[in-house]
Amino acid sequence: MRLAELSERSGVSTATIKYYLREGLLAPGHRVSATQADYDDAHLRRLRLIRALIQIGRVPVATARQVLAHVDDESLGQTIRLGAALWEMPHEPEPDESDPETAVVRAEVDRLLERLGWSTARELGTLSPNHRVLTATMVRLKHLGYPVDADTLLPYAQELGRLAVLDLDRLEEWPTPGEKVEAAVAGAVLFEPVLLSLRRLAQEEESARRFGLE
Amino acid sequence: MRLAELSERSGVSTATIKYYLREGLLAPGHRVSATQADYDDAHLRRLRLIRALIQIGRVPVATARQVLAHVDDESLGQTIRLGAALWEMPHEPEPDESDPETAVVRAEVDRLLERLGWSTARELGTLSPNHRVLTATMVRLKHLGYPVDADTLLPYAQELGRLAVLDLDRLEEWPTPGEKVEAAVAGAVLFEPVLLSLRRLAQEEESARRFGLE
DNA sequence: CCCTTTGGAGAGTGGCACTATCCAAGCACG
DNA sequence: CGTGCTTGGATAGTGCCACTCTCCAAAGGG
Repeated sequence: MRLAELSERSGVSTATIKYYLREGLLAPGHRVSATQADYDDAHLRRLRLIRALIQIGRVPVATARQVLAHVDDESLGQTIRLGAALWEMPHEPEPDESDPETAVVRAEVDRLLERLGWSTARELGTLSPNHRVLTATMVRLKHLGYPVDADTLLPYAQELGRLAVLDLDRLEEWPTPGEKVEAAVAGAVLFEPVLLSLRRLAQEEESARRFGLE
Repeated sequence: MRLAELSERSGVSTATIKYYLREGLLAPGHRVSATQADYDDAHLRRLRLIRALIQIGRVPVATARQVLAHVDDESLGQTIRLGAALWEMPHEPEPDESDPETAVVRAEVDRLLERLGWSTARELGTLSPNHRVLTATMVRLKHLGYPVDADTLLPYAQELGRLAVLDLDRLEEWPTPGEKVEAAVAGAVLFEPVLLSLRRLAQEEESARRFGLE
């Protein structure tokens, strides 16, 4: 299909598609002549993933490019490839090492991981952006006056551990590694809003049970 | 304290504080003379909440103003006040009613709520932004080629229901309604990243268990 | 053959959180 | 009693970034 058709089928304007091509988010079409290129379903699919990343995941274009590069990198092992793609994902709050609270909170996080028995997470430590984001956010909460400790987080983490099992089960349904990675990225971006919505719905339900609707 | 001190203690520039004053996010200080105003700890606390909303929660300034207005509105009942504040929170993807998939997905959501026995959520229906966001996001996922049905979500929702109980328990620790609402808003903005980080850590752990680190 | 479409490239737009500049009116220090 | 600084307040401007407009030469194609 040609650019115009790709645009029509994806609902993305040709100007924007050209922009993504320029930014290296989308592979160029197969050149058919000096002024013509051909796009296929893979382009359409990738385009939708790009939109999901940028519009829903609010991932900056530059970051999206890195994520997608990992998605396409077939030289990586399964777990690394998956992790590498996800680790590029938004992890804005970086811990402020000059803040004395950071060390305190970091110790609290490690204590939590120990009690959970999450040995991998402890081995990876601050290598994992997730570990750093968790620490940084807890520091922020503390400064805001809402300290969170390992005791509080433990039951949450245990619940989320159960969720992770479901996540990985779902991921394993995809046959090829490429599809697995893509599904993981899409899941990180699109499934998280689903979870947060469900959580808020659950909160509404629980709140109504306790206080009634008034 | 004066504007300069408020700025210094909060780490927010005076220019930005003036901007928040102008936008009505922050109540004006107590005027002490034509060119002097006094700020107290309440201002400092509110300022931190504003920063959390805008910087971490990425809540647009206009939305933050509405959220904070509800936080301050003491005429509302407890649950409504809490809900009203949270319902103003980011709920970007609105369902595209012209899309035939929307109706299909909406039915799927209702089926899910029925099986969960969440009667409040069903009664509120699309009145709740959370219901609409859930629907809209599921439509997006479907278009991306990752359909999610009630069967898949059911176990997730049940886990999140358990999380909601923990959430409400935590909330009840705050003595006054005002603090409860503020804690709820702060929790929505700051606790969600904590949960998502924990979920990703849990995924790393589970992934490593299944595939090893390579 | 001529009007439309194509891919490509650079400059421009719009939204939005923030910020630099001004200004007049105190305050503070010599 | 100045005089230089600071204050709160208003206005216009900045920077960022995703996107879009405009223009171009070279095909298509009816």
